[in-house]
Amino acid sequence: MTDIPALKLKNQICHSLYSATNALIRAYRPLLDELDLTYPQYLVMLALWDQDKVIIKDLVQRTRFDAGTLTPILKRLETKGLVSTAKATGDSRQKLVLLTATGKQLAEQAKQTPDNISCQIKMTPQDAQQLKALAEQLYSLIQHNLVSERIE
Amino acid sequence: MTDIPALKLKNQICHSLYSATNALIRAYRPLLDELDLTYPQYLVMLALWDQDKVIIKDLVQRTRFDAGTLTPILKRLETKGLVSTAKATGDSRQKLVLLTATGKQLAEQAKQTPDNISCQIKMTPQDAQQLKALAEQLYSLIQHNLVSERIE
DNA sequence: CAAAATTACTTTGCGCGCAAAATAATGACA
DNA sequence: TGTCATTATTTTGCGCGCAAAGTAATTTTG
Repeated sequence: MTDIPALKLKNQICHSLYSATNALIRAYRPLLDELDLTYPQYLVMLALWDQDKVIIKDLVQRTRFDAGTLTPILKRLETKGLVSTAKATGDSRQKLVLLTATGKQLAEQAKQTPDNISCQIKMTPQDAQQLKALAEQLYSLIQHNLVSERIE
Repeated sequence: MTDIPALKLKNQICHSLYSATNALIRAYRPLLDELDLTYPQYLVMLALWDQDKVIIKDLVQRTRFDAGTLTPILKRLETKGLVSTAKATGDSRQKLVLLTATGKQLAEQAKQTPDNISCQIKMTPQDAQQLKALAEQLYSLIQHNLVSERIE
């Protein structure tokens, strides 16, 4: 129909990236089902296993999630008993997020998840690292853009 | 907290891919707002500009969207007057998706979108192509896996 | 020090993304 | 030919993703 190469779906990086990301989330699902976590919940737990007792703003930065997305995710993690919250001493607008004992224990069960995924998806470590590096580069370029636009 | 390198958020390809994809969608938003399209709607329109008068199954394959996702997207595109539908001659379970005149005209307005995006995001064409190739590879590996699992 | 601006977080609303179930038409096969 | 399985599409339900608006506490400023 349209013979404008720039508009061809097959030429769109965004479509490749979008479908690959969604496929990867689907691939994680059976593994995360065993942990009773969704994919975004898993990413938040990874951030908390790195470091907990942190304010939401910190989690927003590290997970790169929107604050409005994070609030309900944390609420669900709290309902599952993986996380608890407390008011920060000092600035009482801030809210501390803590792992419960159960939440900490879950790290043991989750330990094998990354290996299990990479066993299933037979991408070479080199390709995987390059993909990660290029995705990071894209993320940085876009973030940088947004920041510099905001300054103007 | 956890000192299992495999569980560190910074080591997760999935997190880089996930945040890069979401950032890219955000970068598209102001451009797509001018077309009154969401990002998934834009991908569907790209597929239809390639070829319309196609059954939904065909669109599912080409867009890589879930059928349950596609149905409401098509309904919204129809409400906007970009798309119409008709029963396929022969197999009357099938539904044909067609572009309206308005839908075809929108391609003209959309023509500049890919260039506008790549102007904003200053990734080299080489890096961009490599990112696309690796994302395609990842998608294929996962799809292949799912198919072979289903056969067992 | 009080008004104004900023910051941290939550809420609301809408559009996906997808598993699972429902609906309806077609094909297979005994 | 009638049952049974398969296929094409829609519906339902839940969890994001995020813009925009709301709330409450803190900081800035005149």
